[in-house]
Amino acid sequence: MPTLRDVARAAGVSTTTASDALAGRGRITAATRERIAAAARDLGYLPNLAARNLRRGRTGAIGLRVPERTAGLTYYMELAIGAAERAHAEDAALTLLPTGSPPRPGLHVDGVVVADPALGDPGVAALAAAGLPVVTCERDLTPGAAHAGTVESDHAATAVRLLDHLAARGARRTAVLAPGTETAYGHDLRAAHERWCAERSVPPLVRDVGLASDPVVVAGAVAELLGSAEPPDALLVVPDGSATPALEAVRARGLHPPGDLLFAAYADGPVLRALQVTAVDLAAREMGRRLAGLLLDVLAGRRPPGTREVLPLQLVERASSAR
Amino acid sequence: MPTLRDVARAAGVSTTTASDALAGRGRITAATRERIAAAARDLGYLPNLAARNLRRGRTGAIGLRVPERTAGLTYYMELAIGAAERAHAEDAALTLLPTGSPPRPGLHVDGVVVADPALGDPGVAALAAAGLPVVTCERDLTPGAAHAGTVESDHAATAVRLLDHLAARGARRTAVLAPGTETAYGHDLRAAHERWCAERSVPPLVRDVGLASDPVVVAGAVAELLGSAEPPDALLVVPDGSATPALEAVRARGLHPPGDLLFAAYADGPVLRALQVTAVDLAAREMGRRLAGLLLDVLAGRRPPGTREVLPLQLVERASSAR
DNA sequence: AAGCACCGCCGGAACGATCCGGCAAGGACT
DNA sequence: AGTCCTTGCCGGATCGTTCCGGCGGTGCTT
Repeated sequence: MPTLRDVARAAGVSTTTASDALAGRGRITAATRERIAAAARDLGYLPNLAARNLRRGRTGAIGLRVPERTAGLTYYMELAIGAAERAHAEDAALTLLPTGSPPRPGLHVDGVVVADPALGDPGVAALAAAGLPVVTCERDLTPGAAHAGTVESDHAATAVRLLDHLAARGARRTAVLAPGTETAYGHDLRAAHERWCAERSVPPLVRDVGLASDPVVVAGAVAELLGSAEPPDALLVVPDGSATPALEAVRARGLHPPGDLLFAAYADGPVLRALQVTAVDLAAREMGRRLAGLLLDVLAGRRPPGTREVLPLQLVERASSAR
Repeated sequence: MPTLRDVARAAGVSTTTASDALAGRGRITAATRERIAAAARDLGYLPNLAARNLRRGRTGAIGLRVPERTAGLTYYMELAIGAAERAHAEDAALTLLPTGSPPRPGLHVDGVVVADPALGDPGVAALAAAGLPVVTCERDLTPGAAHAGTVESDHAATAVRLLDHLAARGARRTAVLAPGTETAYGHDLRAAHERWCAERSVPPLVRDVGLASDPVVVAGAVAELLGSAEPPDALLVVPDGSATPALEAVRARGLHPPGDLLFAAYADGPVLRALQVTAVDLAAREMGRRLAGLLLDVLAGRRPPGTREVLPLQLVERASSAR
């Protein structure tokens, strides 16, 4: 493995100059810079990250913390892959943090990406208290929580677009199965829905089924809604993985979307694609890329702490809400 | 942050002795060893991994490569979490490798865990050619591939148990929707199924639907099977994510498991739990833990290269095959 | 012509752990 | 008493990078 000294020797300069040239620092003539770059290329030089990190006093890794209960969701896997991609582009490693339980004190990371922080999660507070820059996927609703950055999905606008879509297809009474408000995801969705209803003077029809949806609870909520005196003519099922049990429950009553009932879900995925259910593309990979990018930028001082970013989402219209 | 020198000073020994004591090396009296351990504890000493890795000539990270097409599967996320857990226990980081495309030459990892290597995957060969120890999840079927280790799920025995289970519930003619044979997963399952059928002098009824199952293909295969002259009385749908479209297709023909047809899937998950479908617990987290453990052991010379390990699987019987 | 600023480059000391080789003290043995 | 081995510990070089502080040289000002 060639080292920086080898590159410097090959280019006829000192290690300092080679280091500066490759990093774009210092004052160096274009010619010298080019000679060094060529030497590095020829030798196949790759910086030793351990040495760099030691010198810089960094670990060279960023952590990713996903909520334990829902860790298995495809969304987080895609998010993780995106974050890893972005981190690699800057020679940083992405470390999956053992979620659950407060993180051990000597965490070897320079900063942490926290996916969907729950309201008052002590683990997140511990990370921040340890002086680690924290970037969250969706806002941290915990009072007083001020993190290094946040990337939020545009749930409010998307929820409105989805409700509009259903209304345009003839829905007069849309029921929403939503996660709780302990997470910004659920909070924003509900708020948007309530505002939408208020603007139209329609009473909001919502059922709380939790973020990590229990299929039995979902099925129960659907059955209760459809069996009520004024049953809804459209169903929006938000929590990931709850579309299947909801659809089951709908069919169990002999109803078939989209004819008998408009049906839509939220977090898109292979299952919804297969079931031909209208949903929202949450752009998980892009979210991961942006999260890692934001954290890395804050760490490098390229962006100020406290930066917020909004990720637009895309509505995917399918047969379940086509009329 | 206290360093090793601080610990040594506090214990009244040299850094060498402190290092040796904490690592369990060298010749040191129990009393001294204890004094050093106490000092480290009191100061809250944590080794600087960058320094250690630099000195040892390691990167301190192991890579995880998941198949691009199926990267989103819950199975791999759980596997990744398990591997991360295990890696962290030894102060190693788990790095998600940008999958797809041949890995770039200067990969900063000491070894790689490859999940479900496809037959003849050039990326895997490239990793091995780069001199990186490779541990695979399921065998690499590529001819001549000899890796540092393998953890394989006991698909053969589990398939037999599943077929026996269906037969015991009255199935006389079980159809299997299986992934292709480019992966050990599909290969072993099919082989076990064929052997099982041969032993009972029953013609094997198999349809290839691919590993990353296209729902349309799955639905088509089910429709074709059920519409044939001799339709099956039990259905075993193997690829992850294909149970939903298969069940759709079954219901579309007016059939309802388990009464009209026994139904079972393979890779268990929230969806199958919700649908009450019999399946197999693939123990993804444990698989991840074992993979990382094996790689770390081989790297540390605790286990010889070429070690194989078998992970037992558990059948989860549910309503879809209860009679 | 002296003074000054700036340019282009370099020396060398860190960063913190590891580990090779060595060295004194004490015991065993001839 | 001399030789030799073992035990328990330590000195200091080393890994490869970064970055602070310097240093001669050139051109501009006064």
